[in-house]
Amino acid sequence: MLIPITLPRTFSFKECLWFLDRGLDDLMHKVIIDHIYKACQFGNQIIYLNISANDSELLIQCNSNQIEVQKVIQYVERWFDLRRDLKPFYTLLSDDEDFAPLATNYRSLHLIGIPDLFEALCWCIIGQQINLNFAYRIKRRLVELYGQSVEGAPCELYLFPTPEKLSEVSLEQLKALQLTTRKAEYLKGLAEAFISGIITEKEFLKLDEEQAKERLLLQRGIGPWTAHYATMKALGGMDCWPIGDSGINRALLQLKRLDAKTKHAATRAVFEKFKGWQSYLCYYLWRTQREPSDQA
DNA sequence: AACCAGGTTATGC
DNA sequence: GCATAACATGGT
Repeated sequence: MLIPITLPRTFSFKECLWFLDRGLDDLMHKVIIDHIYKACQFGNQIIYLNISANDSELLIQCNSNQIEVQKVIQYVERWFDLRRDLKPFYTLLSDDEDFAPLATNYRSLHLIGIPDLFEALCWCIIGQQINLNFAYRIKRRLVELYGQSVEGAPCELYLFPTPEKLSEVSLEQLKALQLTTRKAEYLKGLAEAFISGIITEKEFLKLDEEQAKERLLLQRGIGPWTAHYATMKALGGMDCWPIGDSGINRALLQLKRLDAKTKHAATRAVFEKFKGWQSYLCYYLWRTQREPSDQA
């Protein structure tokens, strides 16, 4: 089944391809010659999407005919933040001399999310305080071992392990992936929280983003950085900026030549001006840190 | 070889 | 409340 979506004028599929194909393969999606493949689950049906684009449309090929078209469209719209009008953001960027180039360099780059709260939170815990390549390696092993692979796809595609699955995995097995003891415990605890319904994606999607962050913070293993990151990537929060994030710090040091001493206050001051678009500022700052030449 | 990685919790003052 | 240590391993 082919589902075409008319694209907003300001949407760059090219930026999507670039972002999703940075050499940081976690088996959750694949980019092959301008096509994005991704596994996803609707009800108990597991399918994969093959997404490409022409000048005016996003083309979603779906390997099942018995799928609700609206669900697929909503999923993709959420993943790519497709319906966002970025004009106000570009106005804000242009008002700042140092940031103005971002609006032109990454024109029509929409915030690509992680359309699964459990995955997003696990990913944060895995990635806490280690370098990205290492973090991806751990995630990939986790997915390979405990995620469900999708049949019939033209490439290796997995669903992220379910909370139920991870709760059955022993601490030792998790530690064998080179997670610290504590991170292994956090993951188990998080899985339990999802199973018992303390955290559910459905409920958290309805929350105001500040409430969502507040409630995420109650969970062991989730600190401010993770609460912001996951709210941004999985819940569509627009004012998330993981405070103290090393990527943001690096980007701001470069762009604004911040004094390392007053960094924190200066960062706060910068973000103050972007209320309503703080997530996007953060995302674009990260984008500056991943130029093609930086790729691993 | 020290120091930093897309941090968080536990502990001590 | 705030500073500091511990966590475990990889990259530079």
